[in-house]
Amino acid sequence: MTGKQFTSVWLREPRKAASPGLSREEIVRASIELLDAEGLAGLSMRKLGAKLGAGATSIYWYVAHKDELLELVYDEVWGEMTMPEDVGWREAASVLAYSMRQVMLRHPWSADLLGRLPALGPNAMRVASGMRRMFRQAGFEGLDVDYAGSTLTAYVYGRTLPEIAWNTSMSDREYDPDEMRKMVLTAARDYPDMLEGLDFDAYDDPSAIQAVAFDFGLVSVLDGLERRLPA
Amino acid sequence: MTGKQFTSVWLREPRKAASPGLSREEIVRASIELLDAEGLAGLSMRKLGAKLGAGATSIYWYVAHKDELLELVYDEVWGEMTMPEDVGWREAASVLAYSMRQVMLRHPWSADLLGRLPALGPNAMRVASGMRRMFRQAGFEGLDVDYAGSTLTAYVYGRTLPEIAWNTSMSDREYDPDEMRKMVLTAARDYPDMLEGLDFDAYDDPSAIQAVAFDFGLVSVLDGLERRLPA
DNA sequence: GGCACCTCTCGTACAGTGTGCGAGTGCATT
DNA sequence: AATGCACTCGCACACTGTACGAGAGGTGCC
Repeated sequence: MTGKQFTSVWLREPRKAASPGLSREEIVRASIELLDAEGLAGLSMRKLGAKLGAGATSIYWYVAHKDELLELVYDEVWGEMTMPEDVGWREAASVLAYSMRQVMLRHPWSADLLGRLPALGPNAMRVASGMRRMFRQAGFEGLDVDYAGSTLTAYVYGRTLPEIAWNTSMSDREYDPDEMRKMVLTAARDYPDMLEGLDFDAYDDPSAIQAVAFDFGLVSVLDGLERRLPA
Repeated sequence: MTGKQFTSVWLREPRKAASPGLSREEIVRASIELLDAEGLAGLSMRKLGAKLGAGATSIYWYVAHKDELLELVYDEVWGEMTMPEDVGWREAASVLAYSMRQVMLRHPWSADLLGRLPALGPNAMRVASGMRRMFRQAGFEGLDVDYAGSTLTAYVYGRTLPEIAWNTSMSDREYDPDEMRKMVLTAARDYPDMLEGLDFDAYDDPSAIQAVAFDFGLVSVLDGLERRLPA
């Protein structure tokens, strides 16, 4: 996971291809199934090999190390994102942001990859490239095109990541709003500012609140970007 | 790392205290030294024990598992952040955002913790509480106070996290702007939109560009939040 | 003094991890 | 028939977090 030096699967030629047994596609597909079912910690080379009816180390013929495999599945995640064309930039940016969030929530393990691995795969490039086109069409110029793009994705990462962490930490225990309220009160007991104006009803439907919070921030970010447009 | 059920060091009473040998403080201090020197992957209970002149498993008297230890060091990170008082909210928010970024860059391993672990420690509470006060003083009301806060931190996380990932992946090889330009050209060869208006000089001083990008987004986010204020 | 108890340390062991190495298999080409 | 390539995989290594239980040292009570 922690990179030793800068390389990427996407910067070197893949194996010759035309193999009878395993294949990258098959390996990636099985990995994603395992990841969706058991999370990032549940993906081990041995388990993956077993799922494929192969030895663990056979995978290393197709992939240099686990990190490369993760880069491959990572790009599949990008492949699920919607980058709309032929609509106004605000609309396009909104749709993209919502779709990023949906994809991340659908594949919680992707939160551990997003922003950590180099995003140089074809799907990531498609999205990044569409986003650049979108912001250029909006009127941004020069480096601002990239600044705007990274501002948008930064917000979506940063907002969705804790949401996912929270979901996963909750998923194995049934959620009890009352217990939660009690917990918050305990944690905040010495911090009056944390309680002032706190809406306790919010804990009844946390995912609804999360959605509203996401939208609030997204609108703010888009408004802020709009102000940066050259007159 | 992946939580089984929702608990936190901060929600249970610590050990009685008054111990002759080790102590939580000492353990946390040594952990941070190890983390700063070798990163998250470099922190193992055995290494930590060795550094403390103790057995690896002795640590488990003070801490239930490694995750609890991480929660403790995590809160120390929050302790390094500056939450200014008695200044206008925009100024306060800027200072806080910059200080979050600085702290993260100073402790790159914190990027793997931020947003993943529950932030219920005293230092995290101090910052969160100050931030709520700040946004309430700015004029936000009700849930908007929290929405504004999480928008700001989301941006800072999301922006700084990839920056850190990039730094760490670069740190072990000397950075060569020319090689980098070549790499980008290779990765983007089939995506004309990625090259259009690309500023190749940017690769000469990447950290300067990162700082400018951070500021661009921060100003945008603050502008956007300002527009959400009730008239 | 003797005994019980509590606090704290730590060696050992277990079940797992990623992956380097080298032997082995089967097919295609010469 | 022989050579070589594409591919598989068992084994081994060094490492991880941590459960368990034995033991050490101190304190308080009878």
